[in-house]
Amino acid sequence: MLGALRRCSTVLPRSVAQLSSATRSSAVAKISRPYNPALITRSLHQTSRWRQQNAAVAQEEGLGFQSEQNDNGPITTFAELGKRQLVSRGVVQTLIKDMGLENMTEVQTATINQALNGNDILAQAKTGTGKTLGFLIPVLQNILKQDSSLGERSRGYAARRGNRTTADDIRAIIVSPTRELAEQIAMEAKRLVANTSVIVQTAVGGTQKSAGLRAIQRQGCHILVGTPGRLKDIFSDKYSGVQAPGLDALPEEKSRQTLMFSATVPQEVQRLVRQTLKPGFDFVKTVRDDEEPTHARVPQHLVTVNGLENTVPAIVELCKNAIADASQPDARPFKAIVYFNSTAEVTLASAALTELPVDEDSIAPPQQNTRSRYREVPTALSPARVYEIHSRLSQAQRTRASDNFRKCTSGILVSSDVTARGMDFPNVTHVIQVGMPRDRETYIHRIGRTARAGKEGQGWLISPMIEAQDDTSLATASIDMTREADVPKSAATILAQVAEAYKRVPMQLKGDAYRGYIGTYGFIRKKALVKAINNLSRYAWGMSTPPEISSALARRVGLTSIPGLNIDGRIIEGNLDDIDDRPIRSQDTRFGYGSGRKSSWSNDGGRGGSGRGSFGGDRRGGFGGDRGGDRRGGYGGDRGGFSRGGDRGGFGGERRGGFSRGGDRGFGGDRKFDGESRSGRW
DNA sequence: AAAAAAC
Repeated sequence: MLGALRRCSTVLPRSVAQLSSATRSSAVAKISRPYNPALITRSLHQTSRWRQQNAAVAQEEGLGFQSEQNDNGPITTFAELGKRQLVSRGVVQTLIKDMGLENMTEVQTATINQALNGNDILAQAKTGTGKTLGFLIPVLQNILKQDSSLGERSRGYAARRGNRTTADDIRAIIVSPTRELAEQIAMEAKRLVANTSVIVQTAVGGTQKSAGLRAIQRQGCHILVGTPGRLKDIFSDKYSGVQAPGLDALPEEKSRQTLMFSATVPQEVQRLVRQTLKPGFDFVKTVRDDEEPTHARVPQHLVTVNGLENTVPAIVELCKNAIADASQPDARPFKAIVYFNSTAEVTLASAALTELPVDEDSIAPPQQNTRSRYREVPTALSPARVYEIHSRLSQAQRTRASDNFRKCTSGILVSSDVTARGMDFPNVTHVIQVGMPRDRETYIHRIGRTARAGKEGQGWLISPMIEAQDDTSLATASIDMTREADVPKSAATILAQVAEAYKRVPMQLKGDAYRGYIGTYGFIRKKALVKAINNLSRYAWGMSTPPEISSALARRVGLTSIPGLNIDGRIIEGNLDDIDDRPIRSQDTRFGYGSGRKSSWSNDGGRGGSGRGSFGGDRRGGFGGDRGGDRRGGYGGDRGGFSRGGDRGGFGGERRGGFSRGGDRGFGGDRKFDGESRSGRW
């Protein structure tokens, strides 16, 4: 059951809104023509029925370029949507009065009218530009169109009983990749339907299924927002009483409208979308092919750390600097998300940051029973408080972390990729990514948690596996922690604080993180990996012997004879000194590295040695990896990304600025509604 | 083998 639904959601970066449209006429007229003087082309997908209903839209046919003042120009305000009777008055009032909105964003302008016409849409627009309302408004309006009695808010007993809808008449299903995003979308949907009788419900994992079903049965449901597993569970349960006729198993023969929205649409998703959306669907793309899909107003900084043991000190230094800056008059409070690639790293880092002693008593003994995620004890990062979120927490813990971070003025959310997509935490000033993100889409979505809705923000990438136009502002990043050395006092303080914090963190968490690294990098450059994580355990975590791994795990990842490993309590003999553990460099042009211009990476200085880099050797062709597909791989693929050498983008690209330090263009040019968007029929 | 996502 629900094969199509599951398949969609697995790959769908953001969300899918699906609307039953059984009443839609099959007679379809498609007209493609210029819409906006500056490049917008739109395809109209009108039914004759729709034209009868709305003369204004019908009139559009045959019209050429129009200015905004003209009734037939692009609709750029919510008031105009109401004036032209495209969206019901009550909903427009809600948007304007309750939600305080006036102007539509570019993606909203490009999608709402099309979706109201019944078109299937694939929409790509940058993060934080209002995609959610881009699909919620037409989904709601198309429901009201089918059933005008829902247009007003029902009152009294009958309304509370929800007798204007039932559990088996769900009109729209919205699929989200994470539970928190589903809740967020549902929240926005509930605000939008506040002055109608349309009922919004959620169906996500980690909650009591029976309670959710009861709510749907008692109050009814028109729009169901959920995550794949629970949606499938509910719809395949024939005793649930919950049904979405024409939708729930996404049967081939039923007519329905499908809307897909994301900030990124990789090739493989495009391929899949072609199978899922109706032929002739609209691809609304407000990001040009030759620009990066991140915001130009986000300066993006790269920090190469000397080893894994330098990452938490570098994070602490960065946060301390930013917290100090935030204490200036008129400065925004420091609010950051720190992304790690595994739950074990999230748990360990959040524990360490929570245990970070305040500057004055950095050598004070640990207080008893202080290790609580939400304690009030000041740390070196006060007033920012530390929150933790990932899938291995209970749903209650996840929800609490998410809500608390959303509400907080200053805070640090240590996170896995649960929050990478779609989450709208207000006023995030910094997105800090630790280690190379698994693919370029992940990088884009994570960084999109800041600089939303026109605000400013900055991005940081901290990894040992990078090199190029390094940001050198963090002293702790480049210190060789394996040797004695004189370091600046502030850096020394941080190293001492981090060491003390790690001392207070349970051994179990360090072992879990260590074993997690083995899983992550186990198939590449085994000796360099072991050297790197052994340095981490020794010089950051203060362990004289590395954490133990089981012989079963060692066998599974092919690491049975690497010197330095602690397998079942026995250290493998040998030494790793001749291992080259420098940051990776690859000449593999598939990933944009080098582009055949060896000089672009050969003169880094200071790191010594020669030959291939440590991580991302043989099989993966550089970090970013090409797991199973030659087009997806890595940074600096065909669209800029992290490429070096080429003239198109990524850091090091002379022409575009790339990862500039506060540069004007940075990594991706953002253009307001200046007509640079395109949409076309596919 | 690392995110996520149902019990």
